[in-house]
Amino acid sequence: MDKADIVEVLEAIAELLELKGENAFKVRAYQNGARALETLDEELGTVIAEERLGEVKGIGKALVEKITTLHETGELEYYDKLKASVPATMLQMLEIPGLGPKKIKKMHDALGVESIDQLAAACREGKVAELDGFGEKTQEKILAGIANREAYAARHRWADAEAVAAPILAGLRELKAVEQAEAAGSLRRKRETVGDLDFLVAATEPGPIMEWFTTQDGVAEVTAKGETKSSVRLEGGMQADLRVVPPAQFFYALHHFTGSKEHNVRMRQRALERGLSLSEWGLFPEDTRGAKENAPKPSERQPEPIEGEQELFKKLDLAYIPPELREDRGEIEAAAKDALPVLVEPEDIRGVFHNHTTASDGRASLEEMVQAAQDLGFEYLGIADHSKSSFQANGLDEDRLAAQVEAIGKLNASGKFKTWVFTGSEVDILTDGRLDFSDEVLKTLDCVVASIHAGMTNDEAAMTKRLVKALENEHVTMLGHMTGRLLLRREGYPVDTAKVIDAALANGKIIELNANPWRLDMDWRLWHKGAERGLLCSINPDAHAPDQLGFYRNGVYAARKGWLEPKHILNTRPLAEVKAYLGVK
DNA sequence: GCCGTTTTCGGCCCGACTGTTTTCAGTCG
Repeated sequence: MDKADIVEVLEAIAELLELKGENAFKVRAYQNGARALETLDEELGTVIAEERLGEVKGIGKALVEKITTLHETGELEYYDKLKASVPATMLQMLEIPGLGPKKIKKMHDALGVESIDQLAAACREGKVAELDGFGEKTQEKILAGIANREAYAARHRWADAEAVAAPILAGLRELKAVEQAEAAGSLRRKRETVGDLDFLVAATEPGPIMEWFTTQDGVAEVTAKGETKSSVRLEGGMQADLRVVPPAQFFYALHHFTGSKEHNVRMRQRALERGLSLSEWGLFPEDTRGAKENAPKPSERQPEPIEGEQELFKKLDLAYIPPELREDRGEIEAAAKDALPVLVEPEDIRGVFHNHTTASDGRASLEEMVQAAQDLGFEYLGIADHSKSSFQANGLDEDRLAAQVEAIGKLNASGKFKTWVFTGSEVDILTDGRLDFSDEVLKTLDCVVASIHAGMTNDEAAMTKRLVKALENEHVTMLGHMTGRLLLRREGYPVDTAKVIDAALANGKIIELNANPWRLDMDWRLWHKGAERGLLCSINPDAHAPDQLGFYRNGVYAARKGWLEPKHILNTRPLAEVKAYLGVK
């Protein structure tokens, strides 16, 4: 069993233990173990063989044994027994807001509830309200939660969440009482999908701000309203939380509510190592926590004012960590050594590849696309319409492709646009790994993007083989959307990502970071390691219309999450260098 | 279950809100 699968098993064990009411610290030990394993840089087999797994922080004697067993046999009796002891349907109950392991266990033990359907029935019969620690409101909330499960549980693509958040943030900033306002949470960290929207405001008078937030247009339901925190469900199902803090605490709170949770845990530990206690209220000497009775409440303590998050990191002897990196994937260690990457910015992008026109399934002509690229200030634009096998997308055959190449040549020669246009194709990778055009045709193109669009149901070995074979073709420039995933709609086809990256490196090929907000593929989690090994990225909008050229920004954000610097990305290079790279005169 | 020069036991990150209580447990982030 490989590392990723073992990580999943450990996380599943943690969830099951939670439901069984096990010691919370034991649960966390499994979660920590899963994280430690996930971020392990080396080949797992090697570490096990050299008996060094126990040296990894967070992996002790018991986990070494379990991980080793899983790695060697793919099975674990402990896990199987645990799984058998908890009905799978009980795990789903965790998705209902307000329900955690304790309540679920209690309902299970007292009422025999083992599934969401049974839970709904028990609520309708009024049995849940009769339990100790439960009541009418809890019962109603559970029923409402079940009814809204789809909407509540739904996550949202980052770009969609951003579109909803932007006007709310603007509205908050317009309020007189508001001194500062920011969106925090996974939105600020630029995660590919976002659950809730988190807003943070600095103000001395929270009342009017709470009032505005809970009564603004688009609020479907107010789910909580306190002095400093409110939650609403917006039309469309998105949840939004607002927290108001005193101005002196704003940047401590901003850091706290930006997360991630894992990053915060590490930051607090680092504070403790320095005799400090970190929370959303500030950074305080730890001894104020000792004498509980006389200690002032955190909300009554005055933190040292800071001008920005930079100062908070500095107090913990860390360089400033951009929000995108705050995932506890090595950023704290790097910040301690002042070895953080200088992340790519949207302004670094000088041109974009992999764009469509009306020749295949785009909505704008070649000239319209070039005009839009010029308006964005791009030095170059790469066209890559579909190839003939993608007949559903009006893919080009050899003759139409030749005509497009000729048209692009004339357009470049005419000097009509400042933006240089590269010829190309998004050529289909066929089911046997061959490409949709012959080498004779491919060699006439400046930039060949090879992608899979059909036959996505093969197994991992077959899909990986296709991708590797395509990367071995000397005329291929880059691999398009590696897994074919559509976020929140369709899982990608199974791919051995390590093998594909190895093949790209071995053959000197680029892998695309498809910047379409539905794709963001290859995933940001794979870029850090890949780039360290020398993998070159191209941030491609896969635009099918002029305004979609702007998708490149989503790609830049994903690239930042993947620790990428301008030097790791082809299309941060000036035109002359890109021409040289592609062998274009 | 993990960890450790105040170490092999007894800690493990911190606080707000809700709904249930009448001082607090559970959940959430």
